[in-house]
Amino acid sequence: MPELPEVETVRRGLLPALEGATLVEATARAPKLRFPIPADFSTRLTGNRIERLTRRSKYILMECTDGLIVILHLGMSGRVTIHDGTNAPEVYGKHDHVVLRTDRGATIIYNDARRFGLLVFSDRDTVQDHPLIRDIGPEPLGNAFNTDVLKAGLMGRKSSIKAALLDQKLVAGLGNIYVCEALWRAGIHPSRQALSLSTAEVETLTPIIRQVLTDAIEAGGSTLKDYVQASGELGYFQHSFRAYGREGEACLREGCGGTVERIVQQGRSSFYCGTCQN
DNA sequence: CGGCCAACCTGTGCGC
DNA sequence: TGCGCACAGGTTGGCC
Repeated sequence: MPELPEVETVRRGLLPALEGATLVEATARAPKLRFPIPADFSTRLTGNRIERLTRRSKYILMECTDGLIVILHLGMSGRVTIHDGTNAPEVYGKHDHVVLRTDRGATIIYNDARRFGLLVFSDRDTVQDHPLIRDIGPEPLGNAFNTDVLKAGLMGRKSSIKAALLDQKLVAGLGNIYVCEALWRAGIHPSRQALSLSTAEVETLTPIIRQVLTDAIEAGGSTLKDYVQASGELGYFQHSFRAYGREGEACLREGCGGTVERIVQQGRSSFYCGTCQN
């Protein structure tokens, strides 16, 4: 479910509760998500202080005082809720898999019905070489992502542009929704062969990818409440998509008049306008 | 190696 | 109300 903007919104929502806080409890209520939860999960984290909360692609990294780094991924259905001392649930939900409590009185719950998410340990000296992290491409909002890099990444690719942009080695953090949205904004058909994009099209697409993600992060940020006072679910926000999920509806591009269509590529839905995306 | 699909899981919504 | 099916925003192992 969550792509880069949702993960970033979760991270920002957790910041006031977790950064600089010491964990007074860490409980794994399920033996495994996508991978087994470390056997020493509780002992390694209890009493540990979270120095920094960062993000790499769709991964949230909790960097602890002793060098431990907790790598968290939300998979398709991972959800994070944050509660203050007054409203922490008395009964856990069926899929509440991980519970953290801080010395500031906050309770953080990770819930993941499908368990495609993951929580594993790494450490500050080797996290860059961690198998989950090391092959990820440039952050789309960072300087390392630009027209030249994207152009080079698409060069020689016989797959569709849709598949190419979903490849986390090419660029980090894009998922099904934001690839559809970026291609719609750029007026590029998702079935186009990646290698067929002209330099001009790549120059159009590159800033659009950044803008689509930036807009979504902004939309997410506006939903973040003051979680010192309130509590709730982080990272899921009402966001109006221009193409995604709009099969059969009118294209929203000014003056287009086309209709949004759905096709399946590599087993995943692509939404696009048959008229203005070529 | 590139590209594609099935598999990992559970929940939800829809047609009958 | 129940049943069966399609589908869901991610990732990867295995196969051609």
